[in-house]
Amino acid sequence: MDIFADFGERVRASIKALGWRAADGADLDLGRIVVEPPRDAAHGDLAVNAAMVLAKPMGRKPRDLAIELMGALAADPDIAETEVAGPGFLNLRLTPAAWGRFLARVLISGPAYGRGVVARGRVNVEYVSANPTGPMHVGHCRGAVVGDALANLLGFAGHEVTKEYYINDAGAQVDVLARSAFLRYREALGETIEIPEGLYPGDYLKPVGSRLAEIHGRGLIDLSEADWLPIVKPFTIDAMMAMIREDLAALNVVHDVFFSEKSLQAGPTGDRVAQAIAKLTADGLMYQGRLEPPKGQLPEDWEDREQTLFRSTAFGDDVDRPLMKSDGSYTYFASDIAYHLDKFERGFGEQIDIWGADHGGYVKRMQSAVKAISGGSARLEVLLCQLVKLFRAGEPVKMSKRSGDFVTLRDVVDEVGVDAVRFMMLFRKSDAPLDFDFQKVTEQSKDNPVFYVQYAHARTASVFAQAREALPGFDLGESGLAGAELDRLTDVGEIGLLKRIAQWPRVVEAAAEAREPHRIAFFLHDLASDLHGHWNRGKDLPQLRFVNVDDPLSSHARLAMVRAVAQVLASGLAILGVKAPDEMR
RNA sequence: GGCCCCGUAGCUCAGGGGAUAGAGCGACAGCCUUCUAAGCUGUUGGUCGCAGGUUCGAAUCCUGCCGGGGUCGCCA
Repeated sequence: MDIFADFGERVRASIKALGWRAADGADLDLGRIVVEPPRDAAHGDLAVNAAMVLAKPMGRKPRDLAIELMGALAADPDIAETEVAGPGFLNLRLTPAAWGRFLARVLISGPAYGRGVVARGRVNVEYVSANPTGPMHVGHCRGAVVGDALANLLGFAGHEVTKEYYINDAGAQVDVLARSAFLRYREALGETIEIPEGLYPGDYLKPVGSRLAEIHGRGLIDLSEADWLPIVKPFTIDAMMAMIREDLAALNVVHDVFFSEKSLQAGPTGDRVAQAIAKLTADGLMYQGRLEPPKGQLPEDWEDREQTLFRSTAFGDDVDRPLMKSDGSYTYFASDIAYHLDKFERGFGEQIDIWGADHGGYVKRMQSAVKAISGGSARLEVLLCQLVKLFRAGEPVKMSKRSGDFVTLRDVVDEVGVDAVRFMMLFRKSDAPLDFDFQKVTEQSKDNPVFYVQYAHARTASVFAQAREALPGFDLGESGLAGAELDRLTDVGEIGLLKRIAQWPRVVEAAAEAREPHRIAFFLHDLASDLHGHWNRGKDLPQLRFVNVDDPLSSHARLAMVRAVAQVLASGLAILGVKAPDEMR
C-alpha cells in the first residue's frame, strides 16, 4: 500500500534482472536505494536515487546507470513516463490507471490505511507524572499532549503501547500536601488559619479539608502529626489524583496504568527499592565513595561526605550518583531506578519517558540505570519538552506559582477547547520552545492551523452532502467509490492530492521512528492545504468541481478521492487526539 | 567550567544526506450571481550562526568555535 516501498521493490528487482554487480564482481548493497517523492512536482511522481548510490561501487557514471535502469523499468505498465535528471535521478510518472488502482486500495483499506503492517513490539510511554499536590497547570500540558499523541502514533505504526503515569506519592512534598490539607481541615472546623511559607496555599484544598471535617468531625484535631498523617495523607493524595484524572480527561488523555511510587517501598513483595539496590550491589555497581564538588558555582552548603553511590559512569553518565540520603532514606533517583526496573520486569525493553526540559540533566543517569538493571537489554528514550510561553493577544501572561495564582491546565482547556490545545501543542517540534496565544488559537481563520485542518475535514463532509443531493443514483460507500472510474483523475490538482495521500504511510513510519508526532500535524496541514487549494480551483474551472452534474462519472471518481482525503485527515487527527468534525458551524 | 537543547525569510517555525531550501504571519496585488470567502491565487523576502571535515552530493552527519536557553550531590 506504500507505493514508495512498492516501487522500491520494483527498482531492486529490475537491478537484479539487469545483473548489475560491483566493479570487483561482488553483490551490490541495494539498501541505500530509496524511492521518494520529489521535492518539485515537475520532477514527476517518484524519484529514484539508485544510479547515484551505485555509481561508485560499480565504477560507472551515474547518468549511464540511470539510463540503463530507465530502459529496464520501461516495461512496467504502471509507469507512464521516465526521465533521467540532475546528477543521476531517475524520475517516474505513473499512469492514471496506476493512481486509480492505488486510490481503490486506499478506500478498501479504510481507516487501516497507513497503519503499520509489521508488529513492532511492546513499548511503554510514561508521561505527565505530575506530582499529586494540586491541579495540573499549563506547564504539564505539553508533555501530556505530546506523550499521548506519541503513544497513539506508535500504536498506529504497529507497536503495542502502554500509556503510563508515575505517581510521586512517596516524597516529602506529599507530607507538605497533607499538612496543607490538615490546615484546611482546621479551617473547615471554624478556625482562622494562616498558611505559612512552604505549604500549598491553593483553594483547591478547601474541599478536601471540608470532607475531612465531614468524615472525622473533630476527631483528628488533637492527634499528633504522626497520628493524623497516615489518615490525611492518602486521603488527600487520592483527592488530588481524582482531580488530575479529571484534568487529563478534559485534555482527552487517558492512561492505561497509574503506578504509585509509594507502592515500590511498601508493596506486597517488600521494599522494591532495596531490591533494586541489592541487584546493583550484586552486580558490583554500588560503592561507598566521595564525589568531586561540581565545577563552576559551588553550592553554599557543600560538604564533602562519603555516600552510597551507583556507578552510573560505567553506562555513560558523567558522574556516579547517590542513592541514599544522609538520613538513610532513598533518593528520588533510587525510587526511579526501582520503577524502571519494574517496567523492565513487566516486559518493557522499550521505554519512553516524556519530561520537561528542566529535567534534561537527569537523562543520562536514568538511561545509565536502565542499562544497568536490564543487563544492557532494555533501552530508555527520553523526550524533553521545552517550555510553553503563554500570551494573550501578543502580551505575555504573568504567572506567580508562589501565590498559587498559576494558570491551570483546566483554565486553558476551558477557554480555548481541547482540540485547539492539543493541535497547537503538536504544531511544533517538542524540543523547540512554543508560544501559545489564547487569542490566536481561538480564531476561526486560516491563520489558525487547528481550524484550517478541521475545516478541511468538514469540507469533505459538505461535499458528500452536496453529492447525495446532486447525484442521488451513486453508491457513495467505500466499495462503490472504489469501483468508480478512477483513471478519470488526471488533473494536476487531483494527482497532487493522490500523491499527498500516498505519502501517509511513510510519514507515519518516519514520525514514529523519530518519535516526532508533530510531523503528523504538519502533514495534515499540507494535506488540508492541497484540498482547499484544489477545491478553490473549481471556482474558475467549474469542470474541476468535485460535484458536477454534467459529468457524473468524473464526479464519482473525485468523490472517491475526497473520501480518501477525509480518511487520512480522520486517521491523522485521531492520532493527535483532535476531533474530525463534519461541520464547523 | 561539565553536560543537554536551540541558531533557517522582517516575525513564528517546518525540512535532519538529494535536484532551484519551504509554510504561515507581515507587506503588496487580485478572487464572492459558483460544491462553506471560516477559503484561494500571485508578488515580495535567505551568505540555512562561523570555520574546517566526511560524501558523487551537506541546511541535514562529524569536529571546533560564536551566540541564546536549560541544568549541575541528600528537590521531586
